[in-house]
Amino acid sequence: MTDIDTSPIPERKRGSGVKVVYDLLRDEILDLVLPPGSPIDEVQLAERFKMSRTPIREALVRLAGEGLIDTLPNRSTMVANIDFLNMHTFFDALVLMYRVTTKLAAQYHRADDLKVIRAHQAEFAAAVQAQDALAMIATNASFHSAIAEAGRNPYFTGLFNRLLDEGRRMLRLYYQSYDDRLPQRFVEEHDDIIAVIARRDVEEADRLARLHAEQIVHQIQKLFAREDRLDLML
Amino acid sequence: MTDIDTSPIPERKRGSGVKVVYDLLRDEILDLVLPPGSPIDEVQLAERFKMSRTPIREALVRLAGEGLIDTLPNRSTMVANIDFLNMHTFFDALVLMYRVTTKLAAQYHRADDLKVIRAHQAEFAAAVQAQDALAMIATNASFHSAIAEAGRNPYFTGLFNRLLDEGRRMLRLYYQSYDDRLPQRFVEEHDDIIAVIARRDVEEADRLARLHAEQIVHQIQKLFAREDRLDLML
DNA sequence: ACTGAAATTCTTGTCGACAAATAAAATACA
DNA sequence: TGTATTTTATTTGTCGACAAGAATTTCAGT
Repeated sequence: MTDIDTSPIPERKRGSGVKVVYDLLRDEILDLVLPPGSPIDEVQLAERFKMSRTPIREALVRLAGEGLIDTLPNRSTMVANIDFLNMHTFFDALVLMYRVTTKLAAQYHRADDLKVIRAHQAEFAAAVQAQDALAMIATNASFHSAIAEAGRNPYFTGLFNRLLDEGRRMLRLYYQSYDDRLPQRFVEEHDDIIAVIARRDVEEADRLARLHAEQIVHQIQKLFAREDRLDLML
Repeated sequence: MTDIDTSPIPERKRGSGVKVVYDLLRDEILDLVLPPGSPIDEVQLAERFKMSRTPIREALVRLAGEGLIDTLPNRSTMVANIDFLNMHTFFDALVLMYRVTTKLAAQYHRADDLKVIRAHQAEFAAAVQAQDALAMIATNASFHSAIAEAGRNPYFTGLFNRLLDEGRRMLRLYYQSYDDRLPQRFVEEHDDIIAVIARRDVEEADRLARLHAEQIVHQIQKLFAREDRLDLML
């Protein structure tokens, strides 16, 4: 009698369920594989991940807590929409967090932090070189997130990462128009920022971060302004 | 045959379960009814609220998302500890959010907002008058939260409310030593802040908020320094 | 054909049960 | 007596089932 494979399916380890679902859904939401407004069906997800609805639901509760999905009680749940009307609040918060985290990095970073930051910057530069807009968006976020980590303030890194996630979603909507000459400028600005952090020049870190942030915000606004005009025509 | 009460227990409405548990646990954690480090038992809570473990768990996932409880996978879950070692990161964030939210309130508030803010200030003043330290802590948080709301930036209000919650927890630990003459000074500072917001003086709002915040931080640090010395003696 | 009520289908919130993982207790052994 | 190992007990993660609401469809009456 031949041995029959008693567990043909990878058979997830106990306790990993919610994390798997959470991580994957999160990625799909941020990458717009699940665009804003997409309905989320619990049973469908349960079938897809081959598990019961219980861990699925817990993952959804987490995502809702981070504002990535909206849940109407007793009704449907869907991917959170992007609030274009109050976008300025997003920009305000983003610019401030750019500044604060960069300043704190200049104050509190250690030698190892710089290595990590430079590695991310290399990846960003490579993405620009390759004219890969999607990679630019992702690596840019990682770069600034690494700077924030070096600042070692969990309250700021928490908010900042959320903002970067939201920004990633917004930029994905428009990444087609991202292939102009500006990115090269961002690479240089990144290098300058690394330099001021390394030499612990807090005031200059604030100034450069602010300029860089406003640069990016301006860029995004330009993209949206273009699209807004399109909206008016429809 | 007499009618038998078919539903003697209030019989919660469907869908309200998690909210009830979440709200109550949250209050108990912030009021230190459940002090930091307290173990949280799912089945015990299930019995207490007379519901199954499923809604309890979803409430716990939410609380974990907000950092109010810590969950070790496959092991116990307990009320989050207060991180005294990195307290300065908390103060940094708190001061900045005081400033930012007050500034934004000066810019974007509407007439109705001022009414709400003044109402909270009245409650705070009453608490000071009554020398009710617990009420002071709560109403002070509400006051500043109301100001933040008037600033209308959900990213900032989100972080700020979290910080205020954490501060509420920390202060509860020491509220005994809160009955000196300083609170009256806070009342006056609050009045000044309301005034600058009303006249939309953004720069002055920033300045006053900063002074006020540093005042409070200094006060808290003094309390903790006293207690630290005690810790060393034990 | 159109409006409103009744019935049906679908989805969600909750439940009780079970098994894996861990902690605690009991036992064996040096 | 102290340490290692097995046994038991406790607690967590997951499951399948069921019932309440909401959405949809069916049907009746004008």
